[in-house]
Amino acid sequence: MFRMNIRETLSANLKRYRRERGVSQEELAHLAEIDRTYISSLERCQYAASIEVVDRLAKALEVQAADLLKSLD
Amino acid sequence: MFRMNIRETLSANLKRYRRERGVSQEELAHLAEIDRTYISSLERCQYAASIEVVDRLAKALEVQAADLLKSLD
DNA sequence: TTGTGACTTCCAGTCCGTC
DNA sequence: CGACGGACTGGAAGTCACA
Repeated sequence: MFRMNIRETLSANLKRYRRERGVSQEELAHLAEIDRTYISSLERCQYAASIEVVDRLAKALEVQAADLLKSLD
Repeated sequence: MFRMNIRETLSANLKRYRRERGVSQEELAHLAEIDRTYISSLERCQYAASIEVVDRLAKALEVQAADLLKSLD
């Protein structure tokens, strides 16, 4: 009945991997060289990130870019 | 030695799935409701697409968004 | 059938904050 | 530590004509 959209999927994966790694938004921001407030925005589904941002986040979290878009059915 | 960047990965997956399905850029454009020339641009790695564009292309090709970002090592 | 250049619009993404 | 605001810039998003 309810299906997550792609922003929500990214948000959920991002939060999950970030917490698994035990890093704060700010630390992740530094690792991925992305603005701190922007990561906060992504976790709140405010923007549709580009694949380059997804890729940098993936590298910082040591996963594949594809992993951040995997749907959680 | 040589590693594909994320734009090239998307481009390769896009071409591969599109040809597997036997659809032209124009047909895919119609299915995904994206301009044909924009799809052409993505296959030539001109832009870093947003995850929403990736998601629409994935649905049109009947795959997961994550599949379009899977690296081909 | 696809590539390309030129163009415009609008949002992704940055940087400064406060709470 | 994270949510949230405003102001700003560059690049993605989208369209067209033509090769």
